[in-house]
Amino acid sequence: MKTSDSKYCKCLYFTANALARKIEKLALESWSRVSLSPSHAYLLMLVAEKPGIQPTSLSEHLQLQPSTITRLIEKLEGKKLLIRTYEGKITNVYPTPKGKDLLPRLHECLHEFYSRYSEILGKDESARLVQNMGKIADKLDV
Amino acid sequence: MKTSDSKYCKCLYFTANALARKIEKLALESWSRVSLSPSHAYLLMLVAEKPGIQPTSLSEHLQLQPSTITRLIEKLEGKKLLIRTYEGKITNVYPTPKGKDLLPRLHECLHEFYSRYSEILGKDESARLVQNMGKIADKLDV
DNA sequence: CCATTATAGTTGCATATACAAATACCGAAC
DNA sequence: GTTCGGTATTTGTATATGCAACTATAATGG
Repeated sequence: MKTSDSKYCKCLYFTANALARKIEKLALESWSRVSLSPSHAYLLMLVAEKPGIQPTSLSEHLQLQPSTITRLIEKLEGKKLLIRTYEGKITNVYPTPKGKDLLPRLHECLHEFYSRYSEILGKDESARLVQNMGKIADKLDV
Repeated sequence: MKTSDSKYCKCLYFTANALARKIEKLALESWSRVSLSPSHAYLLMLVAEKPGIQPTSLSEHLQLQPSTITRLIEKLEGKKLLIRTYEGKITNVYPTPKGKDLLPRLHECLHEFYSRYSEILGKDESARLVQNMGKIADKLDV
């Protein structure tokens, strides 16, 4: 059954979640080559780009709760892709050499993901959609 | 930080998830009065509307995996809001009297939810968004 | 009529995420 | 300088969800 055929398709909750899950699936496939979930991959890319970035900052960029960031970091630390250093109350997150080495492949995955959804949706339509959803998400901020 | 300020805000994965989480939050609040998550509430409303509906059908309407439907049903059964009957390999789901009694309040919650997001986003904009997201979700079906 | 295949549903297990509470540190005010 | 409110992070716990494997039933082809 198509999303738009559903009895409750006119409901924002329903539609937004169905869409997010489908996109998640696409993303999971794109990053499966590096054995990382999209969230982990994005976090790692952010850390590689801003070595020493703090969890709070990551939390803001990724719009995930601090506790979720901790869990993501723990897993990546377990895979030796990044490390934490602790100075007083603040924590800095750095990529390990192994993490840095993975970067090109992460960007390939990102590119593949972009390509896949652009192909399905069209470049313009997907760009519009992203922009539109971002705008809406901002409005929903309290 | 706003969703649209994020480094990866141009990424569909990221945007779709952030949006879905924010909407989820709004929905959770709207249905908190009946102590049900939005998913449970939608499932119950569907069952009340089509008594005897089968899990497979629910799975299609809600765009959730059959196993997830089983879990949702189990919980609602535990709350005595619906019951299952088994005939051979097929299962039928019916609302209990208690489940039926709850319907008006569920619809109130639904209405409240609509009102809240319409107020924030504007009636037209939210309607457009829902339609647009639904269309996109359909395209992403394999 | 049996063997195979397909369908409906459930169960076991894993994951991502959130919230609330706890911890640890910092800074400011008295 | 000590207490106290605020900030950064982690931990404990709960939830929704998915996938894969499993069971049970139905249907179909020989």
